[in-house]
Amino acid sequence: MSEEPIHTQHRAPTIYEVAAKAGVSIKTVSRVLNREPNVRPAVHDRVTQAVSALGYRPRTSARGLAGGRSFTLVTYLDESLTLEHWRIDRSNPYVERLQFGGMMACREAGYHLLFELLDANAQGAEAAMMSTLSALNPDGVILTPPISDNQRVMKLLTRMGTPFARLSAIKTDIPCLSVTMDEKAGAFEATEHLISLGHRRIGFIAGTPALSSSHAREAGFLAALAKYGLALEKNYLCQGDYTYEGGKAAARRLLQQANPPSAIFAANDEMALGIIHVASEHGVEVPLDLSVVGFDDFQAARYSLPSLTTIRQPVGDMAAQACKRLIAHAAARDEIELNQALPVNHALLVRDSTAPPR
Amino acid sequence: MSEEPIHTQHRAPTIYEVAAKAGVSIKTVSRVLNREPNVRPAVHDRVTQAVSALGYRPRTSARGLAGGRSFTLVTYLDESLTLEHWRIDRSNPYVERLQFGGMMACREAGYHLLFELLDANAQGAEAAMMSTLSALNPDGVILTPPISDNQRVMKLLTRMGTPFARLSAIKTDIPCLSVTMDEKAGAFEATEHLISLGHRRIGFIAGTPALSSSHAREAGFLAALAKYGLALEKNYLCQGDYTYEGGKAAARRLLQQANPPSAIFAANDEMALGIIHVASEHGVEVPLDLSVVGFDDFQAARYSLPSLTTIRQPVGDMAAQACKRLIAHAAARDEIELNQALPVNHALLVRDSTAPPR
DNA sequence: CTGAAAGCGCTAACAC
DNA sequence: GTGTTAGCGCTTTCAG
Repeated sequence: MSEEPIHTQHRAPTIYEVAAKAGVSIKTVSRVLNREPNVRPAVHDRVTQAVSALGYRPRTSARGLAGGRSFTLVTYLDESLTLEHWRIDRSNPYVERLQFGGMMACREAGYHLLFELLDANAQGAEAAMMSTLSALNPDGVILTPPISDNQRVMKLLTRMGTPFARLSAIKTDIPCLSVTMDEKAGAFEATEHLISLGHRRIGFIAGTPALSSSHAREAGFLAALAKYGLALEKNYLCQGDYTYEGGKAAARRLLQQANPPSAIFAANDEMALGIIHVASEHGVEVPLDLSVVGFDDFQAARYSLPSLTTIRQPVGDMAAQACKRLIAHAAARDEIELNQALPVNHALLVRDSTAPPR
Repeated sequence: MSEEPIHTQHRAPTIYEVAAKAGVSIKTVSRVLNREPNVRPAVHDRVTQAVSALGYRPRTSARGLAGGRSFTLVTYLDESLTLEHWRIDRSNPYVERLQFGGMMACREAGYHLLFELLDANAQGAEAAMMSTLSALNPDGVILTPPISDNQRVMKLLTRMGTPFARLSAIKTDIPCLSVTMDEKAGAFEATEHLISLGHRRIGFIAGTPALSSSHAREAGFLAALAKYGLALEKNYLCQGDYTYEGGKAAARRLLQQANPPSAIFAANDEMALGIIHVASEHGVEVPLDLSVVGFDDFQAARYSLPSLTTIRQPVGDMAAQACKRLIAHAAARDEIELNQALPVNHALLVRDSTAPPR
């Protein structure tokens, strides 16, 4: 090591250096940094200049320790679901969109989004949560399915006084923020689209029963059939599991019947892609011989051949909204009401996998 | 608020409470927590028990402040690339795998992985980095392409003394950790596979020129042609941009030629999927009329029809390795050597998009 | 409007 | 082996 490095900036500046440079106390710097009132414009400017001249940024850990705010939001992901996704290297568009939508919202506010895996049904779930909560002391928590429907988790968070938002969850009495699209309505529209095309024999492939979305989507499907006076053919309702392979298996069951459906609505896109592949194996042409509708609008839905008609769930926007609310709540010291259900718009995207029946 | 909540645990315990319960000083608790030596087994046990009885976890921010370790790793993502991905809602398998591989490695060590967007070529890039570095004080940084090839960024990190790992980057003299597969060899094998199938007229679609991987893959392609004495037909080398649409455009140019190739190697999977779709439009059957090879093995490569032959780049493993090294380095107080290139294995995955020429 | 002092919960030097 | 004493860099009282 040479005695005189060319540019020994090295250590990041502290609030003391800023205060010295601006000729004020550290408290005044702190006031400016946190947009507190009671600082004369002239002083404010001097501080601002010192800050940018020094390239100063308050240390997150120091702020966290002193102020009780960590500038951090934690997202809980279902552990087994996530590990399984990872193990078989499935795409995870829900998490991907959540990650980016949330990151962008946090970024604007100087926040950071962390991800934690949680097995909410395990023995030690509470302890595991307490553990990460006390280590990270997040200003808010985002719950994803199926954790977003877990009562124990919500109660613990309530008891701890940690604000939280539930994504894609069903109704509850526990006061908190909920950001959820109307899954049933989406499924209804998807089915209605098929019916309006002239389909009468419509099959449905359900998703993972542990996820509330699957039930909501099935309910929407059935509601649409009922509204248009269509009977649900025997064996047209298949159990799936939201995976590509599960979709293929269900599609085989559906298509091998004596009187197969002319259209199938899958509770998510991945299964819908499975249907298309099975159809191809069976020499069934999509959409001429069989119409297929998915749900979620995951990215591969557009790459598929034919591209997939589907319902778009705006997970990125949902996450961004949740983050913004949680951050505003933390900034306002709990004075902003969090207990509400934020409206989320979905959309039917008609692409090439649906057409009138032959 | 009632005077007597049922269960007022609320505040997370501190090291003082653990120390009191175990009948030792806080320093001893700290020793146990940090696996430092000089603690008698009996004392160690008492502390451990107190810790788990109280459900204690040290506050990350307090440790960060006092110890200078933040237990945090920061990943820099290229800002424009990421925003563009997000804007057009492309899938981002590189980031997705990076995220999970990294997260799992960090999780084991009690670390957290944060993501930051950085425009490394912008005027204020240094300031922006300094800003996040001083705010977060990360124990290590992970650089992704194309930032991982940016000299300014590497120099700044070196000057700041922040350990960093470069992913999928080309060689450099700056001492640091590098985790990179042999892209050229991968491309060579992909091309060789086509040649061994009997193809002689092979086209190539390059990726985004700003990414070094594109050049390496092109070099591998050309090397394979050279080794087997195949001439590169005129107009068989197309510029692409690593996107699905770009792949389609390039594929059209390739297939509309008087003497089109019997096989095309695309520098990534997304473009390869574009080729398959264009072929279908043109009535060209894959793989009978045209073989297609991709690169990366992103998840949709398996959902495509036909499924895609490709080269797998194990980004998740690469990220995990980088995180582990960086964490070990931080834990060992810089005594572990970081300056090396970690070997990464790739693999040719032969699926349904390649076959002998007609 | 501004500043001085007192911690936040932990680790780092040093004593013992 | 173990405890004591200082801070780390900030926010929060509470004076002026």
